[in-house]
Amino acid sequence: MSQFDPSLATEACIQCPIRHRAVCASCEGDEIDRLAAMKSYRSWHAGETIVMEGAPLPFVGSVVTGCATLTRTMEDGRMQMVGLLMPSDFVGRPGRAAAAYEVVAATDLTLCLFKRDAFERMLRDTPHVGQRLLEMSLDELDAARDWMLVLGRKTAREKVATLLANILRRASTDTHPLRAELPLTREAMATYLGLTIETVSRQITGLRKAGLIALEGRRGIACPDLSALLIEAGDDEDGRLID
Amino acid sequence: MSQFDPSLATEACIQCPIRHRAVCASCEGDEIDRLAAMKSYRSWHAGETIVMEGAPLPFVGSVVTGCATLTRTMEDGRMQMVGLLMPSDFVGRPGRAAAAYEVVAATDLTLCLFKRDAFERMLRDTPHVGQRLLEMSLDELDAARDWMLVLGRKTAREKVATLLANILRRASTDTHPLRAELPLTREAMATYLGLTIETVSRQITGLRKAGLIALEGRRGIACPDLSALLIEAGDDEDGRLID
DNA sequence: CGGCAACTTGAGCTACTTCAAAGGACGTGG
DNA sequence: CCACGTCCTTTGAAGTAGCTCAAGTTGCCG
Repeated sequence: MSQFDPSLATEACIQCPIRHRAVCASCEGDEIDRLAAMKSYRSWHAGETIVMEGAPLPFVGSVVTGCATLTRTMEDGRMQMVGLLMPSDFVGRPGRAAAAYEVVAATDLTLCLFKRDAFERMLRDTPHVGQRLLEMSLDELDAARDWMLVLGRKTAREKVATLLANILRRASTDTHPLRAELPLTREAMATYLGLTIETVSRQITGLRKAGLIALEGRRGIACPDLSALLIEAGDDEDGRLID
Repeated sequence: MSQFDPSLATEACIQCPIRHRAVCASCEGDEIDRLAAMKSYRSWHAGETIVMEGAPLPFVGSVVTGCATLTRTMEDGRMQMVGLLMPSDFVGRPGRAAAAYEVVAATDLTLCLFKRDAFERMLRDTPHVGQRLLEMSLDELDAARDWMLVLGRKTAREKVATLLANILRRASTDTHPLRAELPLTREAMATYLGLTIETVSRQITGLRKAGLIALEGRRGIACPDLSALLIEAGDDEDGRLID
């Protein structure tokens, strides 16, 4: 995972890799200057917990590089991942002092942080941050609902194929065959898919034996034919695009 | 289900039952007048489809009375409900011309509608509608994520208990024992819970035989002890309240 | 090269589904 | 007001996908 050098982005965020996709995307001039003045960067190593479920969260922010997971845990220890945060995704909730979910760095991770109260003031004063955040929240809501279909109705094989296809789609830059480094362990995948680790492993093996994917070391994955994998996932050929 | 008489609410929304919870909640003076001038009411009977998945949706709006469901369907017919809309909940997405989900009236239903383009102009011009919509969307996102835990990790019995407890909590006005009319058929419950209709039926029977609920006719349900039902649901005593 | 965590594989079990049929609530028309 | 038909719901019996428990195996770091 390529680490991000904060010094590159300090000058009004010019060099920032998520400048045009994150919550700051539609800010210009005064607005971006104000955000730049109040931001700070912080990094975590893979596996580190960023906040525990229910713990106070005095900041909000954006994923700059790396990947984080949101999980909820039941009293008896059963866990469900409820979100997978990739670069440009937003962390935290304005107006709420405590984290609703445990946030863990799945890979090495850098966040661009804002103090919550300062960010909330920004939301009140300027329109663009709030508008962008609304747009992003609605996208997250759609993604969460799409995932409800995966959890509620798909078979184990379809679930695993869905996840791998999503990761391949997001990670790839038009290389053939499609390749990616999985940001998740088998355990994290199981937590995301509502399965056990053994079932995830068996399904990955099954997909490999069917020639739908190839494994490269422990974390590498390649896919010779993404549309074949998507069919295995029970999706329409190439997902649906609504707008 | 008590029908709503639109004439009661036409005067600047004074009589509107969702005036202080819906997307208009934080509007006053000019803003509420402007919304009132552009609103219109429309009703559907239980079972009627409001929009099909992917169909154009030229309006957005709020549930005034009744209950609607959001569902996604796979090509082979498997369905998953992804949202249950109750009074004050918002329907539609600004900035999107097509419905991402099928919307169906679960009970007789009245919506307070705004043309999408006019509503989007309102979002741009005035801060309060957007701020309220952001707040509501974040609540919906939390609810969707909570439901992911239900779908991914709970047993059939826990799922059914969770749903019934939610309905009882929302529908009740501090009567003991707690009573409610189920707004959903067994089939709709199964679609919501990621189960089959038979499993839902068996679990309801099981809860009844355990004395956790009592059935009254086909749709009526009573609960002598909500906290016992919540324990059956695998939840903390009374759900979690974060703020 | 040794040690450890992550992953895979196997065998048996169980919760939920599937398929099938019977039982009730509710509305309609006689 | 009762008979009838329909749809929703319940119940039963058998099948199976995914879980649990228990060993192995592999990649990777020091």
